[in-house]
Amino acid sequence: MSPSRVTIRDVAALAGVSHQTVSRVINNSERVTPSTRKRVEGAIKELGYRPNAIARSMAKGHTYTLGCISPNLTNYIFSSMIEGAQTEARSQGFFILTGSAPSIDEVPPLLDEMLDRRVDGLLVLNPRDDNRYRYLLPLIEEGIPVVYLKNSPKGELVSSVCSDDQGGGYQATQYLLELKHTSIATITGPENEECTQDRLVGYRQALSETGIKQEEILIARGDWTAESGGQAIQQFLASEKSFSAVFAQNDQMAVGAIHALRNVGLRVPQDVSVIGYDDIPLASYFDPPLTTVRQPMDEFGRHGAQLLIDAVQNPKHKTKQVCLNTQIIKRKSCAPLNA
Amino acid sequence: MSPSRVTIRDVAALAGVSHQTVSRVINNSERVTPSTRKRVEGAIKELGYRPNAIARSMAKGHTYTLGCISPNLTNYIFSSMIEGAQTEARSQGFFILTGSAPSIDEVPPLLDEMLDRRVDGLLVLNPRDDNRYRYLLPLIEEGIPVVYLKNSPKGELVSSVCSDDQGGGYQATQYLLELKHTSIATITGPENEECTQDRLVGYRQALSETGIKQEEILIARGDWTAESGGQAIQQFLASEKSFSAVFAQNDQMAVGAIHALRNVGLRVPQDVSVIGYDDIPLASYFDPPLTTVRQPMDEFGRHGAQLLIDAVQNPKHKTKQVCLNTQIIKRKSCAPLNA
DNA sequence: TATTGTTATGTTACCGCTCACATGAGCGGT
DNA sequence: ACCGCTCATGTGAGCGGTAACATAACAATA
Repeated sequence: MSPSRVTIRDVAALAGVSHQTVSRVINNSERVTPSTRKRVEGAIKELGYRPNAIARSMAKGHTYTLGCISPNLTNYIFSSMIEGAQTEARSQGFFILTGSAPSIDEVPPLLDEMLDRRVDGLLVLNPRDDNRYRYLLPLIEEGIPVVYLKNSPKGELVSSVCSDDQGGGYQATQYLLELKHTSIATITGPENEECTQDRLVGYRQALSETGIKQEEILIARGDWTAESGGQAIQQFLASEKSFSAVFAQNDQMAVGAIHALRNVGLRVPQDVSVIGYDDIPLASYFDPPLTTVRQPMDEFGRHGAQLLIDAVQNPKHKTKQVCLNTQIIKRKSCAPLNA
Repeated sequence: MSPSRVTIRDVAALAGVSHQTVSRVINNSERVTPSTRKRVEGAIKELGYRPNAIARSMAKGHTYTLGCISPNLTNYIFSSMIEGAQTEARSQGFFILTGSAPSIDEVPPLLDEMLDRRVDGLLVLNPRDDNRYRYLLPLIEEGIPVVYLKNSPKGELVSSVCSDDQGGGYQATQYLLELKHTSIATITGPENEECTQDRLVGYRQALSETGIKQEEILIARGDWTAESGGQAIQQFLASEKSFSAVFAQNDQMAVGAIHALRNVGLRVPQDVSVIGYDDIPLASYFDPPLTTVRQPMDEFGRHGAQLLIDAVQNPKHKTKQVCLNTQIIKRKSCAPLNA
């Protein structure tokens, strides 16, 4: 706490006013004469006074700090949400305390540490299942606002921002169908993630609308990594069922799938079309450039922070579920059947 | 501040002791009888008491919070440093307040906000030039510890963690030379970044040690983006000078370079070898899998946090410069000349 | 038994700010 | 000239901890 040991009272003494008047000046209260304001501002500058946010938090009872719990900080989908949230929060005078909890066991301690620090609200990225939700329930009851990012809870207890996963899954599959593919495999994320299920619903919906029989053997579960995408392909190949297109629920798995396909001599997109999900930064630099479904990650973060701040500042705020649209980005990894 | 309005004094009242005794219990002071400790702990549990870190900060004069200033949060090299720093910090009871400042003008306000919050120390990622350093100088004089990550300052005023960029540049170039390339182009980062210069020095050193004449025309400046890597290739191609290998100072530019090379019908690595830098997550999934120089990003973060915390806790701590080694990761984007 | 030391616990002030309320000056209406 | 109003400014308490010192109880020593 070295910087600026000078306090509001030092400023007051120099300006010849009470500490309260200084407080009014730094808080832009209108109840101050222009002349005294000038004087106080002069003293502030002269002493290099810097308001102490800790003391303010102490007195006001809230910290203008938001906690953000994320599985990790490095994955693009999370980091861009965090970046968006941070930007939005900061523009409104809030800061974000980030913490990563790779496994679900690490959530409670992280949560405790954040609560000890009296965060005003909590941003939870990708709540993976009801367990995570369970930890948060007591908080919600205590009245500390929580916003979910990228998944929405079953009930309406918390606000959330997510994208239309079902729509995205539908969009991807539909595109493949337009290209005349009829045998479409899909690689999902882990079972306990909501978006996995939703995208799968979209996939199924598109197939059944087109009257195509769904082959369960062409559905493989991955874990979002490129490796798991490759393994899924091997699984498909091992089954007797042939396929001409693959919808991977994220870009990493799509890339892994393409890699595995190549390894067995199949060309993408000539032999097999592959579509991903997310639109990660270098998506257009893979070979072939990846066709994918884009989610507006940073907007997730922005909206989420906004929602959370609203809730913090207005206790009787009602929870709200925001759903953002996805957009298909056509590049070169998908082609018409038998092109 | 909703969670737990119960204070140390409420606990004291219930346990029939003074608030100070409660304080002793939560701080694990040995000066407490086992029996009263039990009683106090019971009261804590019963009331659901949660220590207020804000009040503690207020009283103790430091916050156990570190500020982290980064150009952005999404780029892998930064996010992994942050993740590493966060993990290390948290294991020592510290939290990190992250802020992104894409342009240098955004540094001062961000810095101010962090100082208002009385961060105990500052982690600065990739300080880009002396301007950034200038903003920090007053703090350093005021005694608030600063650690640089990924670049080291000219003087010895602050601690820093960086990797051996000169060595990395040398390593990359040397590898290309071993493959019998003699005409090696290089794509650098922006001029005002220290690592750019250092890697270039390593490049030049390797060339001159082998007695190869350096062609200035084969040095292009990029801005770390894939696009700029592609532009650099066009620039090389436009010059009359031929080349059989390219050393790009990061993976994005390497990928962009490969893309551009392909577009003019050149094969990688058969016609041109390309080596990158960083080893980003999907490096092995590009086509061809990218040969690159790995930097241990998360260790940067870990060491940096460690260094900073040491400095915070020990004011007479001497600044230290840590330099981590790079490692060449051989994949398929480089091949012997005329292979 | 008186004296000193040790140890557990209590008391009080203070960290730097904001809040609620008190005060007093200035001014118009009667 | 008196009252009452408004508005700028001041006063004191309190947010929830910690630090420094005070105190009381008991054991050890002379």
